[in-house]
Amino acid sequence: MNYRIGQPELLKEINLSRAFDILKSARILSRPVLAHQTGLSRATSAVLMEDLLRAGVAKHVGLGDSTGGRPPALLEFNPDAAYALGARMVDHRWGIVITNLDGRVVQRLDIPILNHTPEAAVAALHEGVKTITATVEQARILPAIGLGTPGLVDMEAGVIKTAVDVNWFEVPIRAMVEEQLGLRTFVANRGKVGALAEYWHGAARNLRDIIYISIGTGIAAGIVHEGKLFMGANSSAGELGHVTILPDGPICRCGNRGCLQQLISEPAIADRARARLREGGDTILWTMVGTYPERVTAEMVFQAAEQGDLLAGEIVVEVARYLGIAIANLVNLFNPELIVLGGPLGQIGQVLLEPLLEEVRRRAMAYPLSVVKIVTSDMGPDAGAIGAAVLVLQRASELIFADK
Amino acid sequence: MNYRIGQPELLKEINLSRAFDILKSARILSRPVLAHQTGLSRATSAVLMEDLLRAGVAKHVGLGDSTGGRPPALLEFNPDAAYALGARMVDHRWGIVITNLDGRVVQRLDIPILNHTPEAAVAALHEGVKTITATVEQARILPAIGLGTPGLVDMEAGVIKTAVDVNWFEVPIRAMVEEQLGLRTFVANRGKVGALAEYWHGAARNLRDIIYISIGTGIAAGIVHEGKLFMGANSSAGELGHVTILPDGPICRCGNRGCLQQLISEPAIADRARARLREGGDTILWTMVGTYPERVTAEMVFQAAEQGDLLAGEIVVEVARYLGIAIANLVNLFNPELIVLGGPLGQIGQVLLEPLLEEVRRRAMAYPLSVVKIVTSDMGPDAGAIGAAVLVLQRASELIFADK
DNA sequence: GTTGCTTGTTAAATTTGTTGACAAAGCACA
DNA sequence: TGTGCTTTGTCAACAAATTTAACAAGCAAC
Repeated sequence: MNYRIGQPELLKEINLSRAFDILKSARILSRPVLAHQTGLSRATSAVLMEDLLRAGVAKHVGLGDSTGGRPPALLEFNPDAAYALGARMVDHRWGIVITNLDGRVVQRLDIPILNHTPEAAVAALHEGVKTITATVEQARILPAIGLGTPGLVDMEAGVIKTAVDVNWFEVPIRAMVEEQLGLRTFVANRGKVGALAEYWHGAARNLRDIIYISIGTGIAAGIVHEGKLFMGANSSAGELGHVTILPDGPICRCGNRGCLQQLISEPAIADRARARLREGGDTILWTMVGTYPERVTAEMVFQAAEQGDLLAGEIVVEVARYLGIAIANLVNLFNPELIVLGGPLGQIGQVLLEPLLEEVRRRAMAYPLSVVKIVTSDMGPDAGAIGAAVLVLQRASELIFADK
Repeated sequence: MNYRIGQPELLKEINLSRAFDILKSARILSRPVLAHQTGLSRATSAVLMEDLLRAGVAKHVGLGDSTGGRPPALLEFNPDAAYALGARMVDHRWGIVITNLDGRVVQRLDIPILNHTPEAAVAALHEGVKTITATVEQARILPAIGLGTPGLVDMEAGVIKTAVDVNWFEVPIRAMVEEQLGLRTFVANRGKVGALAEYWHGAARNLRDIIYISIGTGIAAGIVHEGKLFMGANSSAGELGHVTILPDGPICRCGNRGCLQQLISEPAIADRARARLREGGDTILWTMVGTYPERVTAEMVFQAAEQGDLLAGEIVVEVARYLGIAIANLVNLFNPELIVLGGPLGQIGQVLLEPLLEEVRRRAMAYPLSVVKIVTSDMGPDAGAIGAAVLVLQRASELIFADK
């Protein structure tokens, strides 16, 4: 290993990374165009392109039209030059994907975690990664993995500080995974990887300031600001679930009152429906739960509301109202270009959107409101794992050109 | 003029800028320490230090202690090596300051603007700058000026989009000032320069993620993220005054209900005190207003509370409670290192701080709460103009080493 | 005083990128 | 078809910034 800090060497790395990004977004490029876009000379552009060609990231695809002189050789971006690994943990399972450089899923795998310990989770991940990587050309896989985990994560240290739903505290997940799998490991919590997935190739593609809200058993926001994850001082920015909506509302595990999570998470919605059922409400939810109100789920409530059920509709409107307050606050504070609703409820919650938008329009300030769009995610169930893979894709050029 | 892009040349500029920042924050430094902090070799560190010495930014101040070998030469940061110009427009006046590299005010000037046109404002600024720069050594003044202006500003373009209180729209202020004064010009919203002032040399010095909250007739937050102003998609991030605290609270001009501004701004506090007085409350506020409850001000309420007045104390606790909710939400969402309370009430509100902290501790999540400090501003009335000067100071090294 | 260690400085080597020259490859027009 | 013009691709010489290695300077400890 060479310990030279090597500032001139850094330049090459920076320029290669820029060339990579430019090629990736342009898709097809000539050497002179690359020179123009990077601001470098033709000679250097040619050198950079040679590295891109050697790595397989660029491929010759013939000649372009002449503009009165020698026609330029055209180079095309090859998104399948390398693959990225991403894994997302949810409900004691790992969803693992291999994506190409565009974030398109090449291979997927879902495996259970045998018990609730971090060790079992890492062992399962190890097994899963071995299985999934056996299905594709090994050499293409970048030697790194991105993880989307529950709880609060210190991304710098790669440590899960607290994950209440699995009862983990101070788990040095990066060290564990790096040791067992021998892969550079990047960790982020679920809200943040969701935001990355949207930013990379979902609804927020090509935008620079977006907020992704994941609504499920918990509620988390991932904030992308100027193209980068907004981390905060210790990686815990975006804890939307514990924002106070009702100062005197129901008490929350976190000690606060009236947290958003206590009002509109899946369990909270189910609880509310359950209470209404026990009061003997007249609703088609009965046809879904039989005579057992305790079987009601948030998903059922949304389905019933979509079918025009009044009682379920009332609950959905109430949810929309609370979520609308939270989103209006986000609009006023962060002034984003786009807010994406994702997670289990975000995707089935179409019936939620109309009353939600109404509430946001009522509460947010006109000027920031004028630039923001609010949409539901159109990414499938792989979104989380893809977002985790994006943690690797963000460093793709670095990893591709690291050793040579 | 030389048009070479010169990548290797850029390295020197980057390293000089880093060396400058390191010296500025360390205050006293040896060459080996600089080498260690930059990650560069001792040889390069010496070269950089030579440039710093030549520019007058560093000065020899003797030798350090030997650690078993030759004692290192110590170099001290000289904050008076260069001066920055900042101007803030308020109430048809310019407050202009010259600061040193630490943002300490060297000279101040306050001049009126003759009429309400942008042209008159620029002319007055021109006059003021000529006057104030005549009082100090001309060569030290960096050829640039920072402006804090009213309204919404497009910082990239240097254009004031809309400034309702002076009735300006689409004013290309940067172009106007650059043409007339021949100084590079940086423009920012008046509300956000306060955050910059704190970030640069107030309570938030050396921190990277801070939020400045100005509490006065209105309430605004300025957010500094990774050392840069958080602008948002159209420069309106940080509208804390219109965040919803009480979903069913009093109606606000903006159309929303329960905005923070309706609960704890100066007029809101005065209103609340007035109502209590009219109810015939027993309070020493009567000694301040005589028999005229309408004369009560927020400042009086705080003074009375500080003197132990129960009624005023109740109002302050209520204010603390609402503000605490807002701040706890900021902590959960932005995960800052520091929150500074400024503006008229921020500075006299010491009595507010204790119940405020209590409320924040009750409501914010433990992990982000563990890194955040909440303090009151200790900057004086020049804060706005200093913040404007910071727009220049942020580019100080670039300006100092530009031509040579 | 000698030995050992750290600091300061210098020269040679290394890396990266630019410049300028020139061949290659096409277009345009006679 | 041939000539002039333009753009592209490449190579050698040069420039900028940094590192490495070597050595002198300066102090501590024995």
